[in-house]
Amino acid sequence: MCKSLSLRDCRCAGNGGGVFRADSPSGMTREFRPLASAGCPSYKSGFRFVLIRNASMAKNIKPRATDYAQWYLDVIAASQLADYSPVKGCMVIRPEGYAIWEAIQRDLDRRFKDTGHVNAYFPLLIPQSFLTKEAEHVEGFAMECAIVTHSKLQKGADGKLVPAGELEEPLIIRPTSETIIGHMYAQWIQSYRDLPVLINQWCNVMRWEMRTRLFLRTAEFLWQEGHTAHETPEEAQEETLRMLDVYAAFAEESLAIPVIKGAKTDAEKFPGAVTTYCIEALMQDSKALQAGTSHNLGQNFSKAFDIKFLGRDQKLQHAWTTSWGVSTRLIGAMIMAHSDDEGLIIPPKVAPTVVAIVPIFRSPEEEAKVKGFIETLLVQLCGQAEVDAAKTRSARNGIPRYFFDKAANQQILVDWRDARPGDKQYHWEQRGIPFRMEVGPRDVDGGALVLKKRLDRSKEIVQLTQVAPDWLRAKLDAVQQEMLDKARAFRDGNIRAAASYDELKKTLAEHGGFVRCHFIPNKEVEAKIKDETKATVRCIPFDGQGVAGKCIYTGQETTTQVLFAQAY
RNA sequence: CGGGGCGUAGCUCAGCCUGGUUAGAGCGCCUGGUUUGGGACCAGGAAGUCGGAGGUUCGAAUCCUCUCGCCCCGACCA
Repeated sequence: MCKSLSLRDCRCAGNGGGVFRADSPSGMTREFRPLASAGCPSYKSGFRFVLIRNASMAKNIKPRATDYAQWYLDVIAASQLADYSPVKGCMVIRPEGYAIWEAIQRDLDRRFKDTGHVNAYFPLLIPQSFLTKEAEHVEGFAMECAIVTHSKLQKGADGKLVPAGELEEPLIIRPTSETIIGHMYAQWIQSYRDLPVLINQWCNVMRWEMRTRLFLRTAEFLWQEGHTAHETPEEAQEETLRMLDVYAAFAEESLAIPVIKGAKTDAEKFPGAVTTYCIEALMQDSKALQAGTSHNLGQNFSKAFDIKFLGRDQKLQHAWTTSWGVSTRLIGAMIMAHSDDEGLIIPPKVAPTVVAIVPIFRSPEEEAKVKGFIETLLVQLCGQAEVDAAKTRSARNGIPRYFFDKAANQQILVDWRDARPGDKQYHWEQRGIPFRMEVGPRDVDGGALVLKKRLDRSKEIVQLTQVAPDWLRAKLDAVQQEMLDKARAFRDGNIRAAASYDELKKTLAEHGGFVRCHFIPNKEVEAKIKDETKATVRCIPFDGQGVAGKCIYTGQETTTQVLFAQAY
């Protein structure tokens, strides 16, 4: 294939190792190398290139290099994770996206139970007065609360419905539940024998954000919030850090997103917390994303809500509380950490579908042949009982699905739709399914199948005799590990040191990513730096403290090192 | 909330400047046929209160006013 063309019609996006990437007007990115010898009839300008490969064949996804923000939205649209709602700032989480949230919930909930927590549910509506009890808390959330002021609609003079039945006290829709939970804990906790209280809730919250972005920042979002009360400050601190560790382990093991654990500066901490800890992740565009937070609330909320208990010393004292949460934002993190120009890539541990089987046949005879082979394949992977059970299930979109792991809700599907195999390949590739299996007459004859790996788009021929649950599990685990390694290498390659403020500015401007430096946290200084660089202190990382150095801003001696980055 | 851009079929958009039959195209969707190992082709078909409201006009997708929404940038934030 000697396709040569003029780059006149393309915008050259970069050049590395003699390979040119170009964005064509149709939004497709292609890679070219210069053509050495002339003689092609379509010669137009002084340059000619040979098409090496289409770096992006995705018709409906803008390449990351062209427009990262649009790429993110295109990936969500193409993989049908979410859709816009008629209400500004809200999103509809579609089945494909919700299944990922369910996988996150299932995994995290197990980890919460393993650390002794129980689930409960507190209501959506909170008396407005509750919010005002903790001074910093009001200040932090007052600006983004949705308020319920009326209890009904009535027909007005012009026949149109108008709000009526004004409430005596307005209710706010929870932006978080510290206040109402504090109120309840005050009633439930009387004695040190009632402690610790270790409750979590899975729910929705609402923060009336100015600017929203699917998954990353929506007005309403789903999350979990853990709220605990303890007898001593040491226990509370231990709990705060324990849950931060749970989040970090979850992010790395299940989402394959390496994170940096650390503390927030006072400027960045949760309104009402004594100390906020966080896990920070790095996205492919070199911007940081806070993926989870854990707060030591000290006695701030127990004093505001009067959570008192009679201690072992017979004295009445305030409890020590914590709270911690992660949200559907994690899905945004997952997308931005792993996906590519072809579309979504889901880490196997949270993938609702782990394999998509694409049958290939021309005639009814070939179809029967391929069908029999696929059934054998499915029996080997999912068991005879599951294959039989699947026959009695309704198949969504006419696509039968088989449980590979029922407890983890992981399925294998067979795409029998009346479409061309190529279409099906792109279809499942865009949706980030970890593996695809291609089964055609040639494969059946050879007792094999073609296994295609989403992560690197590689393919290999696998003998049917090799195929077994453990084999697939090992394949999935290997991909999971590879994704984590890849993300970690990217993250590590994007942590740079700066010894001066000028160096910080330069590094942020040239590379983005995390910049580590000695710094004495200070609200005014941080605001100024943010103003000048758009970067904030993401955290005071646990690793690497205690080494003396000079604060990049004030020049004063300090042993505190922080990570700066532009963030979502 | 400030600045910029955009709202016409499910999606991407043309038409608007200069108002005038029945509002178009590509993709997608449906039907039939030929096809099928990385995005097929032919034929036929369904689909739009031109974001909404008001105004100007004999007549508005087109001009004017207001309004709503989306995207990008800033301030705010998990």
